[in-house]
Amino acid sequence: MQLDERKVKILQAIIRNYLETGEPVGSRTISKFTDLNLSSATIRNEMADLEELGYILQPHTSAGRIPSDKGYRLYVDTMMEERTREVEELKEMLLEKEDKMDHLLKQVAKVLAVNTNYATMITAPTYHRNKLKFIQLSRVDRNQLLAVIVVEGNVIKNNIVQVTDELDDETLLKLNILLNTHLNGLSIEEINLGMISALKQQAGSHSSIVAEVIEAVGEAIQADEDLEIYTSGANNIFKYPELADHQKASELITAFEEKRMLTQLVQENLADENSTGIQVYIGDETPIQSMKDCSVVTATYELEEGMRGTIGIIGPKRMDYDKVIGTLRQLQNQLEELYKKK
Amino acid sequence: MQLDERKVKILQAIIRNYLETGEPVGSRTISKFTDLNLSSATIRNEMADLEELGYILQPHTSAGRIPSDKGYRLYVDTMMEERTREVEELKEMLLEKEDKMDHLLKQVAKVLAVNTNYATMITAPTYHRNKLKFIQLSRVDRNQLLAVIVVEGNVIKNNIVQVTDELDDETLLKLNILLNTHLNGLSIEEINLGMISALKQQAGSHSSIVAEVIEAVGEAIQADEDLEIYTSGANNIFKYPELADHQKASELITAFEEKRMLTQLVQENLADENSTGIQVYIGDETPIQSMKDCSVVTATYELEEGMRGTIGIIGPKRMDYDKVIGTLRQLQNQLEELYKKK
DNA sequence: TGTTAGCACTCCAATCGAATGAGTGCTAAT
DNA sequence: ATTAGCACTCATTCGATTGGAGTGCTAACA
Repeated sequence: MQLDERKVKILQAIIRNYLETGEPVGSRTISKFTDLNLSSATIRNEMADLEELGYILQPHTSAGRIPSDKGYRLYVDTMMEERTREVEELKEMLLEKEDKMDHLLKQVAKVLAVNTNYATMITAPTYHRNKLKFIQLSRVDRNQLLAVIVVEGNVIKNNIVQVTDELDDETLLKLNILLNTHLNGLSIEEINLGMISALKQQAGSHSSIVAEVIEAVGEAIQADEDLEIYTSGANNIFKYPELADHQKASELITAFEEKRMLTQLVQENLADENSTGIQVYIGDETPIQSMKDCSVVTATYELEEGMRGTIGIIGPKRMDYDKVIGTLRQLQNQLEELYKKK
Repeated sequence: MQLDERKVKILQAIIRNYLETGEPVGSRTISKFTDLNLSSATIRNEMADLEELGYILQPHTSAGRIPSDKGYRLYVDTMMEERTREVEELKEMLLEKEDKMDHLLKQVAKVLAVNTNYATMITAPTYHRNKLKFIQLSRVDRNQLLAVIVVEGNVIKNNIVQVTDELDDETLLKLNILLNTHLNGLSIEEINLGMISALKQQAGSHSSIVAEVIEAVGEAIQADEDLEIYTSGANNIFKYPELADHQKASELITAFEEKRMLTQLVQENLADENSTGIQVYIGDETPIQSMKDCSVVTATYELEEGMRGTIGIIGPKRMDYDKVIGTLRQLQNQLEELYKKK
């Protein structure tokens, strides 16, 4: 059996309707809902075919049909019109030029959640080929040094280093120069043991400080590991009865709290170099077990070559894919534009 | 009518039992549960009295009794034995000496949530009389300066300052000296407009940079405002049927996400100078509307004079007050000890 | 041959009533 | 003052009933 145009139209109608109501949709509804001018009986025949083809399924005999994951997949892949929508609120917010990245990201997550009524997440952009840009050692206390490490993309890390021996200003300056001249512009692969021991030797009696600083540098560059993830709108899952039962809700909320679990979503997307940057995971397709009753849409944004972050939306399978993808597209552009302006 | 000793014992038994089961408790249960050797009928009479006195109430006629807020209050205030428990896991974790405060706090929140099965929150310690300790301006890029601001308690803030005019190293050094000599050790009240304009004047053509740095300093010192709050175990609310219905769960989860709402809990506690640092809010006593069906226990910890943070536990009214308060006490000590060791 | 009307059938969801049982309040006896 | 006993209340549970939405199938029709 083939999937002719009429079947596609009917499938589309079923999905559209189901997205709105969340209830299984019957033949009579489709008969009236579409402009095909077919009786419910005909629709029934077609629906039987569609079920056989695996695009829809019945929760139980004598119930209406709901889309299967395969049905959603077809819908997302081929049937969605590209729409451009205004995301006015977002635009305005971004124009305010929040200068603190984390504030901005929290805001984005929140606005997105409020706008879409789904749960959202966003990660800070991270460099993939992180390079060290600048190191500064300063004395803040008699026996405390502050190491400030700046990597490309102006990601800043602070580290307090305890020192036993006192350092005069001159030595500190020397250490600073030593570290900066040797390490700046290097990526994590380029800082090897040989270089480290050479540096230590040059630092003489202060080699332990150098060691600590280098360790801190390593942590700073390898920032991907504990990638910050901001989430918002977790409570939105209560708006969709199919997700809101205790068991599922609890698991989902847990997944949101344990942000580490969300990294799975992110990693995959960031690795994928060539794509419009938008990924849709329907039901079982998602890598996160507790989200198998959800759909997840992720978008990668790229502020500059190699510096990427991810935005994600988690909602019920009957999510308004059209709107979500549109919104994410907008957002990608906004973020990228914002960055250029700065 | 008076609250004699027997009534208190019965009330205590009712509460204990209710804490365990979460179900209304009847006279027969108490009759067997306690060592008073009274028949259920007698208990019934006493319970009627207790109800009249407002310590317990019936969800409906012919149901058992549950404690009222007033009953819990009496229990917490007078009837709880002080117990000391081991919190081994916590201890071990703290001994590992996490050097990043925010990591540590996240961990504490999490361990506490896992241990108690309630939702938890913790705020970073903040100075109340914040003083500037150290400023460092460094050039990271042709037209970008990095301002690192350290306030007492080693809270570090970074700020990127855009500059149009280029600065040579010497000027930068002068600016650093200028800022440090004039501002170090000052609190926010002490940095007034007069001082600012004097500084600007001394900075000459670079007055705009000074202005930006000072603004950043202001933000850094006034950190209380956007007080970081870490939460964990929000999913625990699903473990208590009385909190897990859609409406309430949704509101609670929202409150946890919107951490701003939680600050209400914190502020009050931090302000209160004299107390063991532990506060119990039962039901309507809490300042947060959406938690009116919960109890909240907060503890203040103090790392050094004036530098305080808050730990909080949010659970059902039938929370195990005894254990929770014990655990929080332990934790206060651990945190304070940890700090001294460093 | 594709479409449609009609009908029997299925099954969920809601409704109702009876039975159950935990728990109470009250009274009378101890 | 305490207790046994009894009538009463009310949430909960269970089964039976019903209504209705929706299907599948068949026969008629264009």
